[in-house]
Amino acid sequence: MSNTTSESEEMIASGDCTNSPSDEVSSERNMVGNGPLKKGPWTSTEDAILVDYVNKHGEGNWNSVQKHSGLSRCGKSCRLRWANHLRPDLKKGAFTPEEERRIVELHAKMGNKWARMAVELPGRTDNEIKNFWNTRTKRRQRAGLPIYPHDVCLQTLNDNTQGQNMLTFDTSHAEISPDDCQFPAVEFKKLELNQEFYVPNIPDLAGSSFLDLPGCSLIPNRMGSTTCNDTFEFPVPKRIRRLDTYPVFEGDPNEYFPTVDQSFEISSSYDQDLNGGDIPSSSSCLYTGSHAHFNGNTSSSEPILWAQKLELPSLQYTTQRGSCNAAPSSPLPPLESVDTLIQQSILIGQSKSERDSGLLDAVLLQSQSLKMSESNNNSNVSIVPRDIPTDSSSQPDDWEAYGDQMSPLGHSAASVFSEYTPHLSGSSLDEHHSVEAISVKHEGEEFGAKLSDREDEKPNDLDYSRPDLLLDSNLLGSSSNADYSNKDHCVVSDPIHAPASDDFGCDSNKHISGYSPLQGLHNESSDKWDDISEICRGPGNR
DNA sequence: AAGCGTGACAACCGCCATCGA
DNA sequence: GTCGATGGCGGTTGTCACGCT
Repeated sequence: MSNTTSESEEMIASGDCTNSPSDEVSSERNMVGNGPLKKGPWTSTEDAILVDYVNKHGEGNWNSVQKHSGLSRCGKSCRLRWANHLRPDLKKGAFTPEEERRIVELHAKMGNKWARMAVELPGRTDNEIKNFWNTRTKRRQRAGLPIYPHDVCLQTLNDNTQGQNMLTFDTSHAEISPDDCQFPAVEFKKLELNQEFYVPNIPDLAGSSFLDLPGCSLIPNRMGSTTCNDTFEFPVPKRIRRLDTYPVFEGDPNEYFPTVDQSFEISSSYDQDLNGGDIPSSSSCLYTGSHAHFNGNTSSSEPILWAQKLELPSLQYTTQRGSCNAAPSSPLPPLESVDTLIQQSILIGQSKSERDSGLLDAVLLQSQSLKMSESNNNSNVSIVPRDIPTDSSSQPDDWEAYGDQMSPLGHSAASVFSEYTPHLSGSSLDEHHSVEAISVKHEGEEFGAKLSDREDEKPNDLDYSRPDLLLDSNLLGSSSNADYSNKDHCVVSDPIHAPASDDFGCDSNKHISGYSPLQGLHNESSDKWDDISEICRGPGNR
């Protein structure tokens, strides 16, 4: 669309492109000349003037266009018009399927870095790509499809294994070989969790938060028949280390955290759907004990497509103790609620740049966000993860470096979610008590005392009951200092599962089926949890 | 035919980084 | 070191066309 026009143009009174509407006057008569700067659609006359100017003077010095050509447009407007419409090397027309796929791939890697993506797509502008992506995202959201097709996730993750900021997990620690893993398997190196499964986030992470992000699973996901054997090294965003404080769980963890047995019963209909079968009944497709079960929100105003469920982390769902098997009639909150919760979780405490991240980044950032939200809900208590400096400013470079374009994952952790989620009021967490099951403000002493003892020993100890923290720090190979790579290792077999077929007709033969991640973990891989416990012990206790 | 929803696109807005005086 | 100019970038909004009810 050339979008040139000859009428109803708006002018702005000064040379600033960002004048308020009150400064604007409508006057086609001032289309060119030295009058007030014009806004609105460009006319063919203006285009001709601009093209002529650029041909004579070249690009740049856009603010001089008005002076030299008499065009009543601000420099920024001229630059934009030239870059997006008048450049001779622009490719016109709709995106080809190849281009579309490339955009998806690039977005998975870069996040909302439209300009960088445009570089990869000659003849296309960042604006085009951005519009395409936004439209596509909206469309897929409406259709309940995942943003990232399964194979794109796979490719992205595989590509990222060649990238930088990679956290390598210990490949020598191979009780579970990739071949052994019909499910993506994470080996938590040297975890020692003395309490049995006081790992409240695992259900969340495995059940939805990570698994629901196509290609993003940090948790051993042994849900059955997926045949993904791909192994990748999980990239560790340095920014993940910019963590502040975290709540201490106080009291008897049994009061808060369901055991695995309780938490992960899942019916076989789960895989039916994931393998392309019927959408399961609401009761059958839930992790028993997941927050989705516990939220007590029995109103689901919209049909929950399974694909949507897969993309919507459940970590924010309210949990109510003792209702592990409850509420088949109300499996999920309305999508809006879920979106809201997700968004808030992501946005809490995040800077703008932090809200831009890539696919995998989303996973790690989500973990961070979860902690932050917990922290917000538990302002009276805190625990500082081991090895994570309390002074976030102590590592600005690393953090910012990761946020920089050099990250293989780029930005937009939140974009993965936010693309599905409207902006929200800040009420969601409070309303839904999203992670309270984890971060309940109980006054019990026992568990907290145990942790406190350790904290006395090591002020920066991780919260051992927090696997997400572990993932953020020790588990992901961080040390107390800047080198976050190549310390500890852990094999992460392909965490990917595709919730649904994608735009490109990908074969979804890797879809999840089977049973709960933790169920499998618990029943079949208890040794892996022994490893987890070792991580929990922390460096000083190994 | 009117109203509405949606997609596609263009343009604007605000923020930020860079550069030179 | 400060400040203004400039340009880049990402998010958002506005507009139009089209299809459906």
